[in-house]
Amino acid sequence: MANIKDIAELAGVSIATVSRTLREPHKVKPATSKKVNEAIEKLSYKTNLVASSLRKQKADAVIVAVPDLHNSFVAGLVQGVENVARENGIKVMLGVTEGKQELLDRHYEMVAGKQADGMIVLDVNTPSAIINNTSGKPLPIVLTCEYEAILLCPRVRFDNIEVAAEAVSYLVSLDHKNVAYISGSRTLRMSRDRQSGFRLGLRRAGLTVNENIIAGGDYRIETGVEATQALIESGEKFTAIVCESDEIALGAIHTLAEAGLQVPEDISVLGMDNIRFAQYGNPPLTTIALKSSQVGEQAMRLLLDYYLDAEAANREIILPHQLIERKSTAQLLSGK
Amino acid sequence: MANIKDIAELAGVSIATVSRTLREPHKVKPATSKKVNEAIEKLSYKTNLVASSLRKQKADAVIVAVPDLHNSFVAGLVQGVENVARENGIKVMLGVTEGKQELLDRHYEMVAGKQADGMIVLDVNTPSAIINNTSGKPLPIVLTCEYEAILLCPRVRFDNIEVAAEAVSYLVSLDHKNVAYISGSRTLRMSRDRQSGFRLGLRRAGLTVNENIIAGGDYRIETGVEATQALIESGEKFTAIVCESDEIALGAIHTLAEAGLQVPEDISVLGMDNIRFAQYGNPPLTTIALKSSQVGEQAMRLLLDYYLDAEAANREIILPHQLIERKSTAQLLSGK
DNA sequence: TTGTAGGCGTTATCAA
DNA sequence: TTGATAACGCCTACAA
Repeated sequence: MANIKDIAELAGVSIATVSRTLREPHKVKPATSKKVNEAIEKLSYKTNLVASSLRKQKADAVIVAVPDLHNSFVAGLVQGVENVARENGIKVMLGVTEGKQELLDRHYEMVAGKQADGMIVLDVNTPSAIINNTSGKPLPIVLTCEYEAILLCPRVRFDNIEVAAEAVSYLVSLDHKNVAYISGSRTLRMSRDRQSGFRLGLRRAGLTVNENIIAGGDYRIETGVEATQALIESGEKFTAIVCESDEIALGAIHTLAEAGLQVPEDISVLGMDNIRFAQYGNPPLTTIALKSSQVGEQAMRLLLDYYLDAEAANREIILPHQLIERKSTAQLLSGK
Repeated sequence: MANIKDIAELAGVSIATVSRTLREPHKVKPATSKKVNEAIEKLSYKTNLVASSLRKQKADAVIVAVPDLHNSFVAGLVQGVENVARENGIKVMLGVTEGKQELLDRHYEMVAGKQADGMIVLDVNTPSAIINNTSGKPLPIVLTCEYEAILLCPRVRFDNIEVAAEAVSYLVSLDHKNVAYISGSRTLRMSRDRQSGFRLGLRRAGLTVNENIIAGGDYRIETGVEATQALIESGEKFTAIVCESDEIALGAIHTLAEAGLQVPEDISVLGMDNIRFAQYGNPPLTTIALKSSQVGEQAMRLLLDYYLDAEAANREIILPHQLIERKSTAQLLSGK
C-alpha cells in the first residue's frame, strides 16, 4: 500500500504538501496540487486512517452498545445512529452486550482506548465508567431509553409515563374499564415509568387501580405469549390489554386466539413501538409509535454536540410518541 | 489518559517491560510484572488501540456491509458476525450501503485505509475492489448469499436451487399442482437460482412448468402484499404459493385473508428464512429455515482463516437449510 | 530478564 | 507557498 511518502516522492514534493493537498487544498498552489493528485490517483493512495487517528487523537468513530439485534426496536436505533454518523463522516462500531455489565464496560474501553470517540448505549445496564465518574465532567456517552439515577450524562428517551397513560385513556374512551397490563421488566426504569403511567391513566379516568399487571422478563413475543397465558389462567376479568411492546402484543393476540378469544371483539390489545409488522398483524395492531431510529439519530447528534461542547450536550431529549389506531382495539360492547 | 510511558515511570521500569508485561507476561519476572500491574491499576491504564494498530499494522476490526438493518435476516447475519468476532477479540464496524455501489465501495476504503482488516458483504452489489482486482491475490472480503460472477473471493451461501426445489417438492407431496411463486428480485443471483430451483422442483414432479412467477423488488412484507394482489388479479389458478422470504409470505397471507381466502384451507403458503415471527403468524408459517446468523458466523470464520492463509480461505461454504412444517400449508382437498 | 531505540503513517508547527 | 521535523503511543528487534 502506497503511503504519503510514496506520493511525495512521485510528485516531487514534501509529505507536508501532500497532507496539505488533502486536508487544506486552499493552502496549496493549483499546479502543485495537480501533481499531487495525479500521484495519488496513480498509486491509488488512501489515507491510513489509523495513523491519522493517532496523530489527531480522534477516531471519527463511535460505538453503539445494545443487548442484541434481534429486536427491531434495537435495529432501528442502530440504523438511526448510522444514518447521522455517516452524514458526518463518522464510523459506527457495534457493541453487543447480551445485557451483561462486563461486556458493556469492555466496549467502553474502546472509548478509553481512543479507538472510538464516544458511545451510545441502549441497555439495561449503565457503564461503570459513568457510575464511577468523579471527574465532574460528563463522559462521551449518551444513554437512551434507560436512565436510572444518572447524574451527569446526556440522554434521549420517550415520556414513558405519558405513553402508558395515553394508552389507557384511549382504551377508556372505548368504554373499557378492566384493563390489564403486560410489562417487559420489573426493574427497568422505562418499564417502571410506564407502569406508573398505566396507574396514572386509570386514576385520571376515575377508575380503581387494580393491580392487573403482569411483568415479563423482556419485550419479546414469547413474553407476550406466556404473560397472556398467565393472565387468562389468573381468572381476572379484563376486556383490554396494554402491552409494553408490539412483540408482546402480537404474542398476546396469538395466545388469545388459541384460547378462543377474538381480538378486538372479545379483547382489545394495544402495543407500543409500531414495528414494521404491527400493521400486518391479524388484526392490524393499534399501537403507540415510538420511533427508535429517531432515538438513534438524536443520540448521535448529542454526541456530536458533545464533541463541540461537552457541557452544552449534557442534557435530556424527550422524543414525541403517537397513537396509531388500527384494528386490534374496539369499542366495548355493552353488557361485558 | 495515562500512557505506557506513565506506567513505566511509576513502576520504575522501561516501556518495553510494560509492553511485555501486557503482551508476553511469561517473559517478565513475576516481581516486575507485579509492580507494573499495580501501576496499571493505579492509573487505570488502557492500551491505546489506535497506536497499537498502527504499530502492528493490524486493526483487529472488520466491517460488515449490509443494505440496512430493518430486515431480520440481515440483523441475524450481523449478530452472527459479531458473535464470532467477539470470541476472537475483533471489533465489528457497521457499514450500511442502502444498496448503493458507492457506499459499499466507500466502506471498503476503511479496509484499504487499514482501519479494518477485512469486510463481510451482504448486498446486491459487489465491491469494485474485487471486480478490479488484478493482483491475482484474493482480497480480505467475504461475500455472503450473493455471488455473481466472482472469480477470486471466499463466500458463504445457501444452496438456493435446492431450497426452492424442496419447497416445491413439499407442496407437491401435499397434492398441489398449481404452485405460484413470489420472488424478491429478478436480478439477484440468489433469486435467480431459487427460480431455477422452483422450475426444477416442478419438473422433478413431472408437472408442466408454467411461468406463474411474480418478481417483487425486495424481500419485505409490502412486496408480499403487492405481489399477492397482482397474483389474484391475474386470474391464474393456484392453490399454493412459494415465497422467497417469510416477510413476503406474511404479506401474502395478509392479502389472501383480505381477499377472503383462507390459509391453508384455500391456499397453502410457504416462506423462507424462518424469522422469529414466522411461528407466530396466523397461521404459523411453514418455511425453509435459513439461519442467517450461521452465515455471519461462517463468514467471520472465513475471514479469520484468510488472515492466517489467504489462499486456503479462498473457498465457498454452502450452509444447510431445513423445512419447518407449520400450519400455513395443508393437503390439497380433492376437487380443487 | 530488562533496556535502548527505531519506526508504523499522519498531522501540524515553525521556519524558510 | 512549501519543507523539515517533532510528536501521537505502541511494539519489537537487538543489545546489554
